[in-house]
This record gives sequence, C-alpha cells and structure tokens, in this order.
Amino acid sequence: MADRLKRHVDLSVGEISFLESLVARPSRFVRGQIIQAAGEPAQQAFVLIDGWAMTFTDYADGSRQIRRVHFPGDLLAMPSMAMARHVENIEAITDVVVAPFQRGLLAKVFREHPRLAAIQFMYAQEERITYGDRLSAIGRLCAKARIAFLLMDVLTRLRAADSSIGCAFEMHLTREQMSEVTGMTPVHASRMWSELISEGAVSCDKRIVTIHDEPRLVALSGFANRATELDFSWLPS
Amino acid sequence: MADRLKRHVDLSVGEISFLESLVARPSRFVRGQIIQAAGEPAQQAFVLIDGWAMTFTDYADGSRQIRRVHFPGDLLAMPSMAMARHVENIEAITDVVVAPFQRGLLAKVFREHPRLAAIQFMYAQEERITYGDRLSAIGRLCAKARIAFLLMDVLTRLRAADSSIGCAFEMHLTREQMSEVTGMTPVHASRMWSELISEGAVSCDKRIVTIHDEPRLVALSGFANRATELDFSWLPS
DNA sequence: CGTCGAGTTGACATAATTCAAGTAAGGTGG
DNA sequence: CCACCTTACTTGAATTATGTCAACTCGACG
Repeated sequence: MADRLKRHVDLSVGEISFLESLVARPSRFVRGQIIQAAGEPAQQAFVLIDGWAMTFTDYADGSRQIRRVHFPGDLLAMPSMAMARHVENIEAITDVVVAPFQRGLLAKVFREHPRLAAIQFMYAQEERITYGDRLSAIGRLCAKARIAFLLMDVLTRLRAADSSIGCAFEMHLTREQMSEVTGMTPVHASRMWSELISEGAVSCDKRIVTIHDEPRLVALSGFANRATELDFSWLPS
Repeated sequence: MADRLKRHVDLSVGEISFLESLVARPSRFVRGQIIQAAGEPAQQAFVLIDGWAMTFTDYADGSRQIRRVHFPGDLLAMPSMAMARHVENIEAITDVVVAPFQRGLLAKVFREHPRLAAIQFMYAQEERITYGDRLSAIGRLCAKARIAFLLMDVLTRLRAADSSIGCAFEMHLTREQMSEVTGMTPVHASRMWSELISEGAVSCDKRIVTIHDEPRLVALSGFANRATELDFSWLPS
C-alpha cells in the first residue's frame, strides 16, 4: 500500500503511519474461500497483502462474471464502501493474506488526510478507465483478442508491483476463470489459448506463462497500460 | 448537480455556492459534436446541464465502444482528471449544454470541502459498480437481454433525475449507438429491438419508447438500480 | 423532387456454444 | 508404492447466436 503510493508522492510521517495502521491485523483465506459475500452489510474493505483474489457476480443460470482480478497491494471491496451492502463477491484465487479495515476510517481520511483521500479518488477514477477498457475489450474484440487482453492486463499489473518480472509469470487462473473474466465458455477459452500458443505468441509450462510476442498481443487487444498515464501533479499539498 | 446531492445530504451554504460556481459558464455543443477528444491534455471536466452525451473509444477497424451514456446532472470526463491526457472521447448525442471546470478546482475540493470530496469519491465507487454491471451484462447476457439491460439503465437513470417519468421516455440513441453500447452489430440490435416489441415488452412510436413489462426486462437482464443502494451515513460531518 | 440518414429484412457466413468423450496431473488412503 | 479419485484441461462434432452483405423502405429536409 504505502509502497505503491510512495512511487508517486512524497508521503508525510503521519500519512505513512496511517497507512501502516490499515494493515495491522492481517487474516488468511485459503484458495476458493469467500472473503466477502454480496448481500452482507458493507462495513469493511481489505488490503490484499499476498496472493490473488477476484471480484465476481453470479447469474441465475449458474454462470459468473469475474469483474476484476486482484493482486498484492490492491484494495478489495472499496466500491461497496459507497453502498449499504456489498454487491459483489470476493473470493481467494490462491491462498491469500488480507487486512480488513473498517468503513469508518474513510471519513477520517477525508477529514485528516486530504491528500490520501485525493489519491484514493484518483485510483477510483483510474479504475473507471480500466473498467471501460475491459468493457470495450469484451464488447468489441473477438475471443482470441480478449484472451490476449487478459494476458497483457495481468502481466502489466504484476510488473507494476514487481519490476523484476520480465515476460514470464505464474498464472493462477484456471481456464474456467479466464473464461469468466473474458466473457466466453471455458472450452472456447481453452481453444483460443491453444491458438495463441501455436502461433508462438505465448508459451506455457505448468502454470508459468511466458509472453514471447508482446507487441502482437498489444496489437491484437488494443491494451493500454493506464497506470503510466496517471498524473499526480494537481494533488493538494 | 447541487440538486442531485441535496437529495442525500444537507449541504452547507459554502458547499452550495461552490457547486453553483462550477456551472457558471455554460457552453453549447450540437448533436454529433466532439466535446472532448482523447489525447488532449486533461485540464478540465464538465457538468452536463442539458441533453444527452456519450463517452466512447474507437477501434482501429472503425468500430467504437460506447462506455457510458450521460444524462443531465452527470459529470463528464472526471475519470480523465486522474490522467495526464484524456483517454476517452466525449460526444454530444443531442444538442447539449455543458459547463466546463478546471482540474485545479479538485485540489480545492479536497482541501476545503472534505464532505463534497467524499461524495465525489462515493459516486466514483458507484460508477465502478455500475461499470461492473455493464461489463457483466456484455460478458454474460445474450443480445436481447443486453438491449433489455440498456433500456432499464436508461429508464432508471432518467427517472432518478425526473420523478415524473413513468414508463415512457424519449430515446435519443440510434440503433447503431445502441449496438455500440451493448457490443453487437447495428443489424442485430435492430432485430433484438423488434423481438422485444413483438413480445409486447416494449413499444415505440417515433422516438418515444414505452416500457410495458418492466419486470420482464429486469428478469431478462438482471438489472439492478445501484443508486438506491447508496449509503451516505459514514460521511464526515 | 432528389438525396441522405436511419432503419428493416432476407440470405448466407462465421464465431462461439454445447455436448460428450477422453487425457493428464496431483492428492489421498491403503 | 500403487490404486483410485478428483480437478483441470483438451478435442471433435453438431448446433446456435451473431455477423456480414446487400437490397429495400421510410421520413426529413433542402
């Protein structure tokens, strides 16, 4: 958390200690466990400290749409803080460590840490953009390009947290989960994945995915890394 | 703007006068005109005062995805305020009146009007939810259900601004625009539209759309009105 | 009166889904 | 260590939803 912000802004001592207080009480969930169920009163959000998680909603026919895949450093359930009840489910993709914090703390941020509030506002706006990017990808791209988009999205976000990542990473999503992110069936996701491999754009050994032709994936999917376009210059001092 | 907020929160004199200063300099755009082009420096956002507008992005093959349809009272281009440059295009669907305001004002909001800042934060989070809803709709629903979703979305949001709206409204989107919102071709949007009419769920005379079977559209699309689920109780005083 | 933008319709092509069968890897108990 | 599950994944064949292309209608407008 604090690490991520420090890349962009000089934090004060007070700001840093506040952020550290957020992650004081970590708790663990195992793979597949529900971290936060839709319908429950929206009293807390979480910092994802370690592992992968996902936000999704269920449909009556048994299918689900994964709205967002989360990586370490991400905040979970923030959108629901505006609502009386959680409207999305959050589940652990791998075993995870998360740190819950109470909604009441948000009021404190806006009163006492206006700059942190503004930064959270910015991240919320960035999310609106990237949600739009994913919406557009699902709406306009063919299935293969949607898989390419997903790969680029995961790769760039993992890189942002760990600059040592080159073109290989461990993929924790199953084919079914990939299909639930990209709006297709698991069978078709599997086929498109195979095509990307047979074209040489990607390869895969166990869970380790290697991206061989990043420009091709970008061209195919129109992916843009919005995190590099953020502008913190207007923040209050 | 101020009207919309006053429904939820008792605004102070200072807050109201600040909000009124935002809309002091309205300007006009005609149907089809670009209000804000992607790529330009992100120096201002807008209050949409009158008419319909849309946020969209273009694809290399000439197709476009409409990410959001905007109605009077909405803020335009807020997501881009987090970025160095606008990443989305905004176009007037009908003739519109908008009021531009400078990005620098946002810093002032966070410093001097923490509660307004918190409210804007909440709306941003609500947008993340509704973006997820639309993402899910495009990812999981069949074409007819996506059209139903669009109709419910438009109807609900128009109602929120004008409580006199029952089940009829003037639809300013062309078939092509509907298809660009819902991720399909204009031809197919036209067919699904016709099916909804022949089933009796909807009827249409000129641009006036009447919703006859709202429960059916909701059941078909899984639409939820998130605005009714907002909770302002945690706001700073 | 002709033109233009918007919408509709039919015939056909293609992308994606569905269903079903089968393989492979990892975990568990004997 | 092996036999047996379970879960994840792959592949083929048939079906369906959606896209594509082209022709045509209709009303608005100069």
